[in-house]
Amino acid sequence: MSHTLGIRQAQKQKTRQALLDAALRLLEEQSLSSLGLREVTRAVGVAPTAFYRHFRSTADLGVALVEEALGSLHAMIRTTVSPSGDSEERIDRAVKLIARHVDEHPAHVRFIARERHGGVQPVREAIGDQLARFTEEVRAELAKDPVSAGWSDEDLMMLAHLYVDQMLSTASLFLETPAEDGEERARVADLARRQLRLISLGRRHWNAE
Amino acid sequence: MSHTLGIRQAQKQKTRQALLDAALRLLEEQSLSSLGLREVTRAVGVAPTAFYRHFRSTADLGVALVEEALGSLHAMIRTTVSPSGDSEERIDRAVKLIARHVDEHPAHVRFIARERHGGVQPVREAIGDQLARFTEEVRAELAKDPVSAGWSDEDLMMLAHLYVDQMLSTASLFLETPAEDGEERARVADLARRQLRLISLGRRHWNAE
DNA sequence: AATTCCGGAGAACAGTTGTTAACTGCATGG
DNA sequence: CCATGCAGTTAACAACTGTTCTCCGGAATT
Repeated sequence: MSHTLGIRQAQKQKTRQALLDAALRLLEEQSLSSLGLREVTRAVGVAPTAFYRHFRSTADLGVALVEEALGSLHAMIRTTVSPSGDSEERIDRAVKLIARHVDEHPAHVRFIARERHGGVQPVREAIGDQLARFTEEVRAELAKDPVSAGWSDEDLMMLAHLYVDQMLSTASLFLETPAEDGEERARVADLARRQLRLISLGRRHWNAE
Repeated sequence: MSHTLGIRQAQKQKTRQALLDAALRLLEEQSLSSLGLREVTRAVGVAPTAFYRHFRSTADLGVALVEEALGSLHAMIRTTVSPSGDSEERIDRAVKLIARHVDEHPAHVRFIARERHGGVQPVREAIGDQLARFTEEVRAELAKDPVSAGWSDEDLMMLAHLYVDQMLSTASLFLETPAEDGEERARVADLARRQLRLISLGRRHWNAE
């Protein structure tokens, strides 16, 4: 069904992507609420008015960036939490996956961390929606896991929330640690593993007393 | 030693505080990196140039706001984590304390959550420093607690980090929930208590196997 | 081949920004 | 009581902002 879209729409999507890329780049050293439309178009090398052909405002562009940054992450999340293998190696796999993702998409991760509580309401809401979807997906995976089988929905959501928070916190820590400083990175990974281990421990004893 | 400071310095501190208050107010609907100096002085009713008598830039003002928002919080943190009373009532006390603090200083909490990963480096660093101090203080308290007595320093820091993250996450959730919606607030409090309970459970079994 | 559509350019708008300089009036210290 | 210090003012600057309207050229449609 992918009808090789005409050279017209192709060009449009190309400049649209250029705008998104330039914005993401500029957002590494400022927040969305201070990002100017002219600033973005200037970086792309296009007239200011061209911006309006793609986005109503910078807030609108921000929402599009949320999709780009989080939209494709669902599959990865699910495979991370899915119960396969020993607990210890699952933890190790999860931490490595987070580190890899941060290294491959640092600007995206920074954008989400920054705008999650940022000054632009529609963007905050878009991020909140996506994170809620993540949490729900983690909850669904946890329900399958024998360790947390038969838990109440409140308990499952509590645990899912804890895992998502942990993931974001760890990603943010990796982001703040330059990739060259292998020693510090190792310390962050170690911290994350210990925390996941403690949560996993609390999980196993949750209904045992 | 508090030599009732002259009517001159008193006036200065008064407008300085007015600038801080106005800025905090404006920052409820935007982030620091988009806060203009003229915007602040206009809100106070003072000439733009007067700003320079107090701060070098808005980033400088932001750092001052960090002190105001977090500087006085250390004592509270310590008493919250300190081991006194049953585990369950300690958890309840901590959650109530967070809720109360958010209700009394919502703008401060919002500011910290927003600028922790915000676009202004000096402010990010100031917040990071304060949070590191908090984490260290929590670690020191945990070392006294019989439940985590004899733990390694890495383990203690791991747990302290977990508690501080938890505290911030809960505060942010309270902030997003309007104070009138008692039902939703109760759900947030319930979630926070369950999470603390699970962490506490993992804590008790940490070195038991 | 003729016509419509539309992404982008260009120019102009009123309003905003940070920063500079030189000033005024009043509390302060000698 | 007089001279100094200094918080705050006024005026002006070049640079920047979002938004509107008009136009152009080439792809898409008929």
